[in-house]
Amino acid sequence: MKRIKVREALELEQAGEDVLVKGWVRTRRDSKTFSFLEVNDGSCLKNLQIIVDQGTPGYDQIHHTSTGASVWIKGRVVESQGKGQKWEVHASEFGLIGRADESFPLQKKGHSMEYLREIAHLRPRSNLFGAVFRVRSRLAYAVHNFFQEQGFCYIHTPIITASDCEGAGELFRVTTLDLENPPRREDRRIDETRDFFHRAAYLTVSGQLEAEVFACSLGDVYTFGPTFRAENSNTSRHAAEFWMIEPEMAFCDIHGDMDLAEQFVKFLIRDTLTHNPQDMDLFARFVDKGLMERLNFVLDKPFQRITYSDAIGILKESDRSFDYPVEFGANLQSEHERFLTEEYFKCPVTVRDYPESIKPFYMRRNDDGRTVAAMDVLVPGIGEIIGGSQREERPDVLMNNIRNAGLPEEEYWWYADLRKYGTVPHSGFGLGFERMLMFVTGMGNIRDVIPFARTPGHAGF
RNA sequence: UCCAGAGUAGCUCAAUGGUAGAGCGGGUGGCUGUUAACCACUAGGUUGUAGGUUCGAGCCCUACCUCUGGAGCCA
Repeated sequence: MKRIKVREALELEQAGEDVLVKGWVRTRRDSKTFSFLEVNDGSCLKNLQIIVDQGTPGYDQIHHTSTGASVWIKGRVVESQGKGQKWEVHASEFGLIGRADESFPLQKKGHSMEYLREIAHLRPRSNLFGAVFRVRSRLAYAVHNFFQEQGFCYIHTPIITASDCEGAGELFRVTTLDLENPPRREDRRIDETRDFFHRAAYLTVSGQLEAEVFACSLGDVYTFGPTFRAENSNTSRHAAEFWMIEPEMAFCDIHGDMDLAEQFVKFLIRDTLTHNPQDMDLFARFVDKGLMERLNFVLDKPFQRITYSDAIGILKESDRSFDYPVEFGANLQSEHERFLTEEYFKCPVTVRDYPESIKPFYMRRNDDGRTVAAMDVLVPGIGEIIGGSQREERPDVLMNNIRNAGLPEEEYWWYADLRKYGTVPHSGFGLGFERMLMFVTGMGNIRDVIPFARTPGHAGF
């Protein structure tokens, strides 16, 4: 007999099929002469109800079959006599595979997110986390679909890098040196030339510079992989290890970049709603009551596009008082971004043309001489979800920027070569995968959309 | 890292400075085509840690630890 997944069983067109089901027991309810089992195998949110009659082969094990136990059932799919489900399985044979004793920590009633984090190895067996990680999987698939269907090439940029990119953010050091007794030079400093790579190496913070290399050869490319930040950030939106999506397009300016970002966000939302309706319904009912309204709003409305100068003007003219000053040249703070997207426009907002002084060296300088072609997409509830720019393609301007930023010119020789030989206007952006997942599911903490989250002090699972 | 709040039974939470409780979960028994089942009984505690104030501290004070929310950094 062929095994059938719970999802397939529930989607059967008609009753009468003999099936083999395997999964974990969510709950057992006993009657005098039979028992109800709710079995879930992770294939979907819903459970399959199983009826095991007294006298069915294996029934003697039913009293040891508690919440959390693994089981198999052979039986026939029949129409349910009770309310709440269309089909159920009437068992002809029952088997207990692995017991779960009374210490099994997942109860049928609600647990706090904090408690569930402490049992990260068991929380995917809960309704909520099962849904989160099914949606995470689908969203990752949708990322590839979106780019592949538009002819983008997937580039695997290195996870270990030697340069610290733009000097932004703390990096994790990668080394095979003996930390107890590292080799030292004459001046007592650690001799990095005797490390594995014969130089200092780190975990990547971004694949952008490498992606630019391939954009300037394959045209349209994207990266999708893990990135690392050793920042001591203790917030619901930061993790030390997270996944980032970075498209990079040759012959594309800041406007094409903004178009792609908007299309991309809408595609991901639409795809998730289409393919995971049950899971999304769970989020809408139990996680975030306003979720569907907000997602549909993002789908329906064009993103508001404004310049940084416009944003400063709007913030200054508003009668709201902010904790941080609003002035040209200052970064937009969380409170400013939230005001723009949640209160003023009430939709996603793309802000562009930021002051040169607050953006990194690789962004293209605008003709006004004081702003760069940078753009951030701000969404309600999360804030900045996408950051991107048109890259500086003029060799003289780029080298000037590198020098002004105090960066080691020689480290960027290959990056500069892209401008030396057949330079082209090109643009790209970065999207934090987990931030997008939070926006799509309504989950409020990044720790709860990562299977095993890495944050300061936490790498236990 | 900074600011604020919180740590009490396995879980979620109560408890004027005066005998630590409930619901859920667990165990036992009962009932029922049940569905976060129901009914009865039952076990379960060094109140985060270490000091201090007090006749007396879960409650007040100090330090530390942990978690949460917000901020900074950012994606």
